[in-house]
Amino acid sequence: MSASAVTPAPTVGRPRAFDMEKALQKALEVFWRKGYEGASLPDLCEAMGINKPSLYAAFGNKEQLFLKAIELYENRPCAFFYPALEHATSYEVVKHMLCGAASANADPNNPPGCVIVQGALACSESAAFVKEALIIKRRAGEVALCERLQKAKDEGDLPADSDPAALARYIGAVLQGMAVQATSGANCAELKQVAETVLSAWPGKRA
Amino acid sequence: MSASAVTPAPTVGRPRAFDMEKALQKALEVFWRKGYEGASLPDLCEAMGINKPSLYAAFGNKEQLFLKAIELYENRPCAFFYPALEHATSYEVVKHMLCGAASANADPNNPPGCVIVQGALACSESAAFVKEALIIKRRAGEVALCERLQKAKDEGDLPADSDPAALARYIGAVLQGMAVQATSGANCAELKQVAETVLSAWPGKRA
DNA sequence: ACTATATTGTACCGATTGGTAAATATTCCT
DNA sequence: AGGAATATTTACCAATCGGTACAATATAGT
Repeated sequence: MSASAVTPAPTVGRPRAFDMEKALQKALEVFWRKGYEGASLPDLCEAMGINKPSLYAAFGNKEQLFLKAIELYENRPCAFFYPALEHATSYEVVKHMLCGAASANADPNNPPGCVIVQGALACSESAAFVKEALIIKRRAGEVALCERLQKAKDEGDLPADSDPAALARYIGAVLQGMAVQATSGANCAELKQVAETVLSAWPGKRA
Repeated sequence: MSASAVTPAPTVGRPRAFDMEKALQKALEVFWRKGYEGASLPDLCEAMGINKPSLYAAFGNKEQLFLKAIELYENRPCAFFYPALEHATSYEVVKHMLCGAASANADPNNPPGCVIVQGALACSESAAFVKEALIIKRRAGEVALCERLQKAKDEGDLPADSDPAALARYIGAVLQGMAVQATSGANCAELKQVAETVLSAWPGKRA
């Protein structure tokens, strides 16, 4: 919601010896690669360079750490998604989403795929809350895209008989499928081919 | 490879008190819903109606049980995939794959999604072998589809400038995305809309 | 009835899980 | 200099993880 987003920043007491955002970044990488359940506390602590009590003092618990990491993910590696909605035509919107996803999912500097897809897809009951949180985030993206496509339809960009909800679900499925492809080893060029295949048949007007 | 597929069937000793295939079916459901790592031995034993020593005696260990369960999955719930390749046109092939996936992924009698997609997507090192096995299975499907689409291209069903490998990867991504959508709660009708969206733009000749 | 073979249930194993108590260390404020 | 407040380290906790030893039980063949 607000500015520094991570801590109220205490003015008294022993100062924190690590950078919370850098540590969160490291935690994100672990969750990204191993999923919520596959990431153990020792895994996280080692990557973050801190001990468990520091982790708990700073982030609450594993679940809250994950949710914070997802927040960071949405603001950094996945930052292409919502801005893509601002483009002038549905074709440009979808193009930026798919190409952004291709770059992000197969970025050699990050784990493959998308943590919002693979962070907690099939898991035990103890991860139910996290799983639900990711489902909600995926749906939110789809709803936002749907609204943008509805606008495109209203503007005559998309044909009058098109179904924005179905198109948004279709693009959502392709994006999620690209994440799975990336975890299977697909590289950026291969994912861009998928994007291009979708775009070549897109029913909206070209840029 | 061969007939009874599960055990050499002993002729002496105390007879097994449970049906191996039924137990495997139950194990599959647990792995399907919770993933390889999220499914605990007690989870599996309770669903299978047996104790741990029986499980280990009959199936080896958790990893081998999972692989056996996947085998069963490919022969039952996912049995639509390879037969779909036999249809006369690429359009029919893809149609049967996508519609079969829509039905299978959102079948109310089974867990949502596809165990080959979500069984071990992001997990710890201890599941690396299983994860790799699933990657190989996903790729095998994609390769088979690619070969079928190459044949379609050779036959003039698909245009001369089409790229069978890219199309197969695209369909693979959609199939995997449909599995993610199903685990997020999408029903069969919604998944069929995704299938229909793909089919309406398919570059091959109609049936 | 007896033996060989295989499955069963119980009870256990060491390792790892997420999480914490308590003591120590470092800072700011008076 | 002396609190007050916070962070750090070490050591620990109960619960659960995958896996197994062992004794009891059930069958087929002799």
